[in-house]
Amino acid sequence: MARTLQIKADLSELLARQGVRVTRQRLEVLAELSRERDDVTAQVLWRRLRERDSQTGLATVYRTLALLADKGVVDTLSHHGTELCYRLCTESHHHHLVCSSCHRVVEVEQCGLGNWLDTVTAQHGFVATDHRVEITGLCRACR
Amino acid sequence: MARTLQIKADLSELLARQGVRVTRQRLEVLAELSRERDDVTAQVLWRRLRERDSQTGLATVYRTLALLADKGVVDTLSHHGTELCYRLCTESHHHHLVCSSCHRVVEVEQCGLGNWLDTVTAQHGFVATDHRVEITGLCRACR
DNA sequence: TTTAGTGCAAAAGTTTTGCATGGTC
DNA sequence: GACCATGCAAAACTTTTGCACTAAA
Repeated sequence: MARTLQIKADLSELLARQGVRVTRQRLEVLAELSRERDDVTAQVLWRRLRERDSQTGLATVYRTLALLADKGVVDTLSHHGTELCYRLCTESHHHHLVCSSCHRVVEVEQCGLGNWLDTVTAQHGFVATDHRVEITGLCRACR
Repeated sequence: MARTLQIKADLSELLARQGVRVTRQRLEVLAELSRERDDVTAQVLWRRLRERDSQTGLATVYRTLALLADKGVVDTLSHHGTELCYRLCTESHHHHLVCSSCHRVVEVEQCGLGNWLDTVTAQHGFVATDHRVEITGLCRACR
């Protein structure tokens, strides 16, 4: 209870920090994302909200996720085929380990690219602005 | 001319090697992919084919790309938002350097993950089956 | 009070599917 | 000849948009 209020305050602050308005709908989307262990599509997230009797519309879910992705508050992944998946992430640089069987997603804080990244981009005349590593495999439970 | 025939023979062989039937439509999709410097969506590829007066249907393009992706003959990328992009790739392990301005895609043959990959997956109890690195930046021409 | 955000329903766009027909092996 | 592949059109989905209304700052 006290904890729920605490989380809500955190999420409000998170939104405020991005310079956008704090609305019930955005808080609901964030709260739902923070409950998800793994990644979800906009459609799935919306269904979860409905199950909780939220009145938030699907269009708002799309708009909110796009906004949050733009601000860097959520990450987008797209491992399984065509639809985009969203996930609330830690703010620091990190990468993902994805289980191909259960879709469990683990964040990895370290980044092993370092020198290689510099070498390779320089070789091709690129200036890297971002990079992502997605490692697919089987988690302990699924092997 | 002789070169065109040569390419066609190569592509036929490529299909045969996958154990699937060699059809006009599949050859056209492969030929179009081999002409693309960068990546394309199913929709774009189909439009290109139409411009060449191909009769190949959109559904066939989707079915063919899915088949080729499944066989590992093409790679799928999904950098810009929602739709999947396809690209004919070299068969060896490689990664991509993508220009965020012009969408130019450069394949990088070396892979700098090596030890880090092993360490990180072991740490989390995963067995890695695959991984992809996508480096985004600006190419020489776009800076 | 001003302006950004939302809901709804419609539109746009993408991908998949069923089924009769045609082509490869 | 057997069976896989295709075309077409319909269906199923996903995502975006216009606009009147609501709520945050």
